Amino acid sequence: MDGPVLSQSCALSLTCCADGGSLLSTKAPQVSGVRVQLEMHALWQQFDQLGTEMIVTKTGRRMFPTFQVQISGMDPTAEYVLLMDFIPVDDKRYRYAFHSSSWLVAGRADVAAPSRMHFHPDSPARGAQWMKQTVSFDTLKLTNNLLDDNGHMILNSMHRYQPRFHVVYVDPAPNSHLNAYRNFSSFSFHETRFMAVTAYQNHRITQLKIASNPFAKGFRTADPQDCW
Amino acid sequence: MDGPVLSQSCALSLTCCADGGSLLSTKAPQVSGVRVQLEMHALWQQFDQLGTEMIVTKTGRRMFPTFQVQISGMDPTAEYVLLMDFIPVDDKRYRYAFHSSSWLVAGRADVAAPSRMHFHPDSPARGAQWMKQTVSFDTLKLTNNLLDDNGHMILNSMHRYQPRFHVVYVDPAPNSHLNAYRNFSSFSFHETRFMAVTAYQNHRITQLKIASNPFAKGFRTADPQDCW
DNA sequence: CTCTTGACACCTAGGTGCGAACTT
DNA sequence: AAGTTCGCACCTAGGTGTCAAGAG
Repeated sequence: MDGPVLSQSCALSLTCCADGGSLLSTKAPQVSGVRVQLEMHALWQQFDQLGTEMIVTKTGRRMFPTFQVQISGMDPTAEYVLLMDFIPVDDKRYRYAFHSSSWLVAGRADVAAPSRMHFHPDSPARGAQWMKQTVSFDTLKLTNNLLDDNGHMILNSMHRYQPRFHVVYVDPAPNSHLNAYRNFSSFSFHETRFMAVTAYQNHRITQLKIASNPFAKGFRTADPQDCW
Repeated sequence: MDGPVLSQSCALSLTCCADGGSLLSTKAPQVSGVRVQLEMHALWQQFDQLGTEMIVTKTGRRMFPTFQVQISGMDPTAEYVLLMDFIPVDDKRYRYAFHSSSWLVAGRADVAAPSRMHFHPDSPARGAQWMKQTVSFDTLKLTNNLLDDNGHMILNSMHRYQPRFHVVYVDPAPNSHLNAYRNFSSFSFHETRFMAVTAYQNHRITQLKIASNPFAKGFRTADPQDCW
């Protein structure tokens, strides 16, 4: 497991567990009480049940659904940096079997793509600012270009990833780097896992994207099957 | 006169004069050396020669040309807030005489609109960040709605205004507010003055807007008179 | 009469999946 | 055969001046 696993209904209690128990005392008070709730979790779960796929392109592609969270429990006056990264779910490469409509292991993972952090563009900001409205990572883009210099997140196609969200308290104290491990808290939502692809494999994923992403409205039909 | 008057070719030397002479020593070193250069000054001057008009609407309208500046002389590591405001050029209300194609005084100014400051959305940021590229106020909007709650700049139609630009050093020292007057520097560019209007009065202004604003391309003709 | 408002056609800017062409 | 790339039509989102209608 890569960090705490959260699901829709119990997100708050489980994020609590991330720093809970005997470990609580090792975290700074500015982050120990932070709670994070995933927005659009119903949509995320709908995708997750089919096996979420995210397109990666050379120039960079947005995620859909967008990763958005509601935050509580920050120190309103303290300064925080918010960021995301993506970690491989396993060390496997996959391929899609159309005849059985399922993903099969196709060998060991390719060499790992350069690991990057995506800082939320409003960083740094005070807790009060982050908490007063949904925090959206809608400008984050995924690419399969190993040489990307636009600051996009580099992923290997046909590999599975788990998005991670990090809350970092900007400690004004001198030598605060010595306590760096105390000043951040990380959150993972199981239903946001996805397969990186250059073209959609599962036709039902395509249909759900078309049905739910406003920018794909041009591909919608009057067919009531839209909702599938 | 409302602050230093700057024109195209001597912007640097004249902004220098803003804090120049015996007053120089009264400003904090973080702002005393700041220099500001107006971008697109050739276009601004073209408008100014005709008598610039800016549309104000209930929902808010962007300025065109956009107010953009190139900054130098900041302390790269110091933190600054950048902001704009608009001050009445005089206490007069105007009307446009179509037969003579000129603006006439139409009495005393209306009651002053609520005076607001527009903070550049990237504020606060370090000097190095502000200086490394053009600072643009393209999201700033003008409105004639006295009850506006979208944070737009409220102006009276048929009144003349002078945009002002302020550089404020964020002084980390305790009780820095006691020295607040030392920590900012203001800049006015004469060629950015304009008349606020709800509809364009001078037809040549309309034509120059159509010719130079990309969003008005739909109104361009193949006529070579475009450049007038 | 002067001035303001709002619906409108026409743009810019950029996010979609499609499907043919390309690569391996 | 499997996977990637790219131009495209079709959208969202929102910035233009126009013009007819409205307000005072």
